[in-house]
Amino acid sequence: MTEPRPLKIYNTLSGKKEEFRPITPGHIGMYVCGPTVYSDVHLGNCRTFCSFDNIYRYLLHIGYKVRYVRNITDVGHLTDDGEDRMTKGAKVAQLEPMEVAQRYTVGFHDMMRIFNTLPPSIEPRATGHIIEQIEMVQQILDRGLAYERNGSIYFNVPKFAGEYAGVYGSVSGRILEDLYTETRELKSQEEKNHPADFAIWMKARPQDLMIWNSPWSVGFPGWHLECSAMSTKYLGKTFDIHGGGNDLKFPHHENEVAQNHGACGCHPANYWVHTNMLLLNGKKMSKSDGNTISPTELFTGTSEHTSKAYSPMAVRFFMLMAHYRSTLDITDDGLMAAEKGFLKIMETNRLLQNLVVNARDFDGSETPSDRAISSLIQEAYAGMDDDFNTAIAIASLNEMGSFVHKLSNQQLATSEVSPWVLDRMKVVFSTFLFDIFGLADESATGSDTGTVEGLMNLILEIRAQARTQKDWGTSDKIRDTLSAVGITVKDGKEGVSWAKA
RNA sequence: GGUUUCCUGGCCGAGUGGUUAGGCACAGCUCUGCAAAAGCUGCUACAGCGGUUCGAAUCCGCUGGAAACCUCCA
Repeated sequence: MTEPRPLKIYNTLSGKKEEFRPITPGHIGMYVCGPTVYSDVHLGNCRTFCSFDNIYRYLLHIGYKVRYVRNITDVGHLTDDGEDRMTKGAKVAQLEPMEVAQRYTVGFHDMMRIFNTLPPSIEPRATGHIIEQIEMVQQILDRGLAYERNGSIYFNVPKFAGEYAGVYGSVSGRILEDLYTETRELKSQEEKNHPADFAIWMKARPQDLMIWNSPWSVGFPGWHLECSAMSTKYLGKTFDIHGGGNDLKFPHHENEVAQNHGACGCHPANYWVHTNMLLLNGKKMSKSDGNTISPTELFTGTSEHTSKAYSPMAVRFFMLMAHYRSTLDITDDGLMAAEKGFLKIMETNRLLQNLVVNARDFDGSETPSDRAISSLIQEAYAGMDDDFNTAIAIASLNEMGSFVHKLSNQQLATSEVSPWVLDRMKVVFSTFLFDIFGLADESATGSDTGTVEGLMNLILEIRAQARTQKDWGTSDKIRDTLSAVGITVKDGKEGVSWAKA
């Protein structure tokens, strides 16, 4: 990388888009809050991780060396009733908590692979970093920002807010004074001095299964602490980007910032990036109230919310059509439109990669089409540079697609596009589709591709013969039968091609 | 109750002061044996009311509607 690209990122801390400046030129440290592995990963998680996958891929593409850390939460994340999620899952399935963690970690990885996301550079587990968490609790205690109550350690939020003016609330916009009146129905919070205080170490209760020794009690770390400890361990006290879902802003991220400050006196991340929620029926997807659809249901078409099955890449394309900071409502119509758009843009890419122009046709001057295509390429990059706007980039590719089809149909003379512009467009198109958007050509998957290819060639050859003999009955029967099994026959000037519908 | 966000054409969804986003659907045309595919053309909207401005979907205010967070959730 020679020149750093002018990249703008929306920073939750400032509430606006900022010019991105890495701490170390050419390098980026990025931490994203991963899943709690107590049940099957849900679609909302998938959107968040697909969004950060696109951010990760784009940063890599423009030349950064990125260390991408995404944790696995396997302890300390309590339910409403104060029960550890892992323990609860273990009781339900009659398993060891770590069996539960393993089962759903594997499931999560499988799903991430299905969505074609790149694995993070490091994927630390909370249970693998108990020592680091205990050390951080000690650091916070040493700085006088936490207190012990019956073997549990609580972070002293009012004291912290007093010592570091303007820090508490910088992520969520929450005002400490309001938390007195806002917090309703305190549950087992009688040990706390202030309702905003939170546990960084919890003494085990008889029902707790995942417990460790510590200087204060046998217990387990507070949920927020793992991210503070692990981000510090792998990315340093202050790193570039911290991400997660919108709903983690408060209390999780707010408390994370407080803990890091409490431990080291510095801010953990320069840029906080939050993705927005996936909606179903206009409301946030939520397992607890049944307003949800699982990735698997989406892929198999077994949900009452959709009329048919949608492929993983069609779903990913659907997500790409919206900006990561906007809510995205899952609807059957929206998915259908995305699926068609996805199939079309993949087909456009196939046509583009096969286009050939003869260099001898050119005198080296720039044609109007050259200029238009070059400016569309610029727009695609400008979109990504402006807070990773994939919707803008897709719009630009679609407009390039119009040139591709015209060239392919010979509705635009090949002499109208210079070879070097065509080559550039080929590279840009496939780079965006595969390297940046993380899409994959699903029609090309499968080990029987060669067989299908051979069969199709035979069938279409027979049809071509029938057509030259004006045997429309045979010709149409082939076309209609193929159509019935989901294969579209495309008659073009150059010959016949086909695609799975 | 507190805090915050959003309301864009038939549908999805970009866009934050002046220029056609894009996709899907639909209509017409071209191509075709007929279709499909593809191309071209058309459909040009910004919840309502008021204000600021030469000019607002974009800024401000009010009204209406929806959602999120405050409590586990990406």
